Amino acid sequence: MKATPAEWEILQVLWKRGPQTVREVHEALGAGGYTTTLKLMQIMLGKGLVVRDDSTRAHVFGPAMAREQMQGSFLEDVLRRVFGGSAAALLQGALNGAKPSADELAAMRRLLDEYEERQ
Amino acid sequence: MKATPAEWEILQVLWKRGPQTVREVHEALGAGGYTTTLKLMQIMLGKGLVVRDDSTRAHVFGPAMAREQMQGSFLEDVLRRVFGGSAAALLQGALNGAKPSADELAAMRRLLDEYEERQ
DNA sequence: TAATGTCAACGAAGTGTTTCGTAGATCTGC
DNA sequence: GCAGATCTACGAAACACTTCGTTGACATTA
Repeated sequence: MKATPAEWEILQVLWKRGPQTVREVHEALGAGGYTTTLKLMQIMLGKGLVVRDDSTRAHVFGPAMAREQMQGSFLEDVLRRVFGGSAAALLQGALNGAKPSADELAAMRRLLDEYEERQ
Repeated sequence: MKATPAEWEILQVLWKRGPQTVREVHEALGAGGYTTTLKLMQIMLGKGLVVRDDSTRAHVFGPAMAREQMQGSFLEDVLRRVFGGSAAALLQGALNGAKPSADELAAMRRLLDEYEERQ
């Protein structure tokens, strides 16, 4: 299932901080009204993007899928649609858009090394 | 200005093949009706995503911005929303999603080198 | 000139996304 | 128990996106 932009921001919070109530997520986002966040999370529950524990009054929501899995299928779409399938073009864009630090750059080189070994 | 998914596919065609008529773009896409493509391109003209030469009967459309520039600002959004600002997480997803060849991998290393030099 | 084909323009319908107001249930402190 | 606070649920409104039917202008050909 595909997440919308606002839904991605909620998933960010859940991945980073673990299962949360609507209020906690809402405060982490720091924007919009409470019921807006609630409505989004209800829709996400219907889509299967999150799971819910409703055994307490304040229901607790958690991500339904692993971060890597969702980001991976998101990038499949983006690669084709926006970058014509070129991972190099995407990397170029990421460098322009993210301006990574030297540390991050080193981590990225390591990823390339690891990927090469796996081939 | 931000492009929608269908608009990105049109921009792909224009970047790859240069300025085109609506019919040429429509046939390159190979999907949907002609008027759908036309309408999209009219909207894109309004948004400033494409430029138009209407001196001939079949108007000729070209991209308004460089590919790198548009993809870069797209990734600014995606990095924050979907990847929490981590370019390394994005690269990891891209490697999994695109499975680049050895040649592409070498090109990606070159991009990292060039970026580092510019810093 | 008349028939046929191609084109841009426009509007509208259908769907998806985001936001928020309101209602009703449940809890807490007095 | 009652008042106030907090919660879920629901529906509606506003906007964006995609698709396509129709119209009128223009060109081609017979």
